[in-house]
Amino acid sequence: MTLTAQHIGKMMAERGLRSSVQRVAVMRYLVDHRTHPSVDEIYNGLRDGMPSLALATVYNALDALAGAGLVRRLDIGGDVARFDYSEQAHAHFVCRKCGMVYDIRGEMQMPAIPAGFEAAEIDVTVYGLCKKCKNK
Amino acid sequence: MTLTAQHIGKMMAERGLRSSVQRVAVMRYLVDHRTHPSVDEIYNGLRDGMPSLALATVYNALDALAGAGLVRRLDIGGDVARFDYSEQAHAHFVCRKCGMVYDIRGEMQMPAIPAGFEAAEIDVTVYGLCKKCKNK
DNA sequence: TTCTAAAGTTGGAATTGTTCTAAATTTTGT
DNA sequence: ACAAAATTTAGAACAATTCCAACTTTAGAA
Repeated sequence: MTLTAQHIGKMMAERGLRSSVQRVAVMRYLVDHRTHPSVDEIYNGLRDGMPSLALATVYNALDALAGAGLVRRLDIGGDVARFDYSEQAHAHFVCRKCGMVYDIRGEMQMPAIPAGFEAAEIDVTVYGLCKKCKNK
Repeated sequence: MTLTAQHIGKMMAERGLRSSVQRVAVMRYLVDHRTHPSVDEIYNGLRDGMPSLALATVYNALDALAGAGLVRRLDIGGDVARFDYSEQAHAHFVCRKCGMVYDIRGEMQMPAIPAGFEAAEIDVTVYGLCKKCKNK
């Protein structure tokens, strides 16, 4: 399910985000790779087609995209940030052995927020052993 | 609600964890400070009474305690790890403005885990604006 | 289309939280 | 009290991320 550069550019414009070749490339990488890639994976994945791409640009693009709500930063521990594009909200399952991150779809309820607080986003992460690692 | 060194030592022994002056001090710090402190806060908080304490020791102690399940590492983004001692499970609310971490108690439903997977732990974090920051 | 100001990109250096290492110390079981 | 194993120390090393200044691109106006 690849989106065109135009479509992605439009998504950015709607959120008040400037477009650039690099930002579109990063966004498209996340749309096409639903594997919760790290910054380095994105960077290396894009370098083939964009040899002059700077690592700092990937960081900048991800900051901008995450700030605009087009992309999600996953804080699942480990030493690198992972990113996620997804239309619908979902939880994550992180395998403690292989580090793989799986999507868990299905509804989940927001816990009760204290009065006067304003919730913007929720993160649900389950840690454990994935099927593959358990069978060993 | 301070626990004695003996009590803490016993908790560690029950989990097969060796006791040491430093580990007990770190554990006690977390029991006494339910503010989700960072490694640096713990380190500086303990240095008064233990001038020779090494930063690496705080990291080691926290690793050991977290590994034994006596303490929790919070992956709530930001650039530092935060730690949490708590008898009962609870979610967290992280303020995007001031960075403060609040506990959210009350039941919440576990998302459905795929068949064959084994869940060990769940993290629920809500991001937004806390009461203080909202009123400004 | 051309121009201009504002914003984004580059590449490398700087920063900083965390981990590593080897020697000294402490702990546990005998 | 003894010996073996584990922990602590202090500082160096490491690696993910951020910063910086010069250069390039973008969006919008003329």
